[in-house]
Amino acid sequence: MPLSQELLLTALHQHVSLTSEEEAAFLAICEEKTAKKKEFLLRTGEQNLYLYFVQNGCLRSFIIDQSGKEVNLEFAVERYWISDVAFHKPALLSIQALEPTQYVQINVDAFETLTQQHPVFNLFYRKLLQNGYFAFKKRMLSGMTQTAAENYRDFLLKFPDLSQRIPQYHIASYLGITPEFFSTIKSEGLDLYQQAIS
Amino acid sequence: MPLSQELLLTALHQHVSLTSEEEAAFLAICEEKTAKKKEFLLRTGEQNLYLYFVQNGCLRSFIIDQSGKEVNLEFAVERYWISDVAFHKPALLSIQALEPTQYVQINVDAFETLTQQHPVFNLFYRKLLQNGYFAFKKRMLSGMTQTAAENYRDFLLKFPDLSQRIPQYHIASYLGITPEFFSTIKSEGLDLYQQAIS
DNA sequence: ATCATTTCTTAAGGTACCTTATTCTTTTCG
DNA sequence: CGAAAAGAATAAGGTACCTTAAGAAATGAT
Repeated sequence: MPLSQELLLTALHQHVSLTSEEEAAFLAICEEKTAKKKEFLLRTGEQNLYLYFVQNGCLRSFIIDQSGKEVNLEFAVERYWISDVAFHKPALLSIQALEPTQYVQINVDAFETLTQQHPVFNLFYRKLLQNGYFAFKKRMLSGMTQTAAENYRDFLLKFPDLSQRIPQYHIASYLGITPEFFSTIKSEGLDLYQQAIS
Repeated sequence: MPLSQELLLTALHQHVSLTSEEEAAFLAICEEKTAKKKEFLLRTGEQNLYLYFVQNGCLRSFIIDQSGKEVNLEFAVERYWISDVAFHKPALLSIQALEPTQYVQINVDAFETLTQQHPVFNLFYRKLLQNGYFAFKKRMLSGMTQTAAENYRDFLLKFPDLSQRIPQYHIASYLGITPEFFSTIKSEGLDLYQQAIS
């Protein structure tokens, strides 16, 4: 079995236990793909038909606000799942590669069929949704009650090396601040990260 | 059939089509309850075992941040579902009645059994989760890109009469601002709501 | 290597929102 | 009804973050 599939199965087993038959059925609907840097996997308004799993590289999901600015909602690095929320509808989000990225795409209709044959995947998907939802609620709370420097510290803990891999204005956008202000809190608050990792 | 069950079935049919047998099986696991004003349905840290549906009245979910302040995440009025995200775990959120409230509680284990007998409820639950997740992503974006007055306008559109029913500091908390600042934007920006409803 | 482009930094002035405090108004409940 | 408690308004001074602008540094294409 290729290494990339090992990574995917490990991610599955974090949520549910599977028989080898179920594993095989799941792998059968997975399509391995690669994206170049800046390539789009999905654009706002397109039909959204896939769930994505990152094997290496980095994807982002973002949206364009009413003033025309891009706002990053999520980053997905190795072992992360990412997708728009609803399927078979015009997508709310765009999904784009920030690095050359290997990923797996799973067609939702194929997945739906899979759940009918192997109901355990209902549980899997539910857990995936719940985890994402949970993380979002916590981030929303953090955004409401913490300062940008504290949110950046949280970001560094969640994505330890990502700040070295992608342009900083993408991180600023994720944090909900301007690149300029992000630059100043970085120069002022290097000690915050030291606290965070100690 | 009592009126309160009609409301619940209508809410179900928004997401999935059901046979009368499935309807009956669903109603069989619903428990109708009432809560007095200020009564807690769930407190942070308790085992979370229920999904709630509001028939009338108003519930809120909130969390206490590191400085000890309550932060409102969601309101649930008539026809709204509300719950903590994960089950069988210590709850992240507290859920409390802001008015005398009639609601239905659904035990997640009973629901799990129901899904095994009637797989259509997997779809129902998934849609419920997706809708909540979707709404949250949009609210998070709004919180990042809009001013508090604009967020308040959105609130008024989503909950037209709620601002007359609950203390304003709860709305301020939901919007992520202080009651004092909420008071000033209200006195300054009455025109915003006029725009919104016109 | 070199030039063009993208990204990052710094700084000044401005705005949205916060904190604290006081007074006024409304609700609750004996 | 009247007293106590809860909620709302207003104002002054402060902070976090934004906007604009310009220059410096890093990256990428030829």
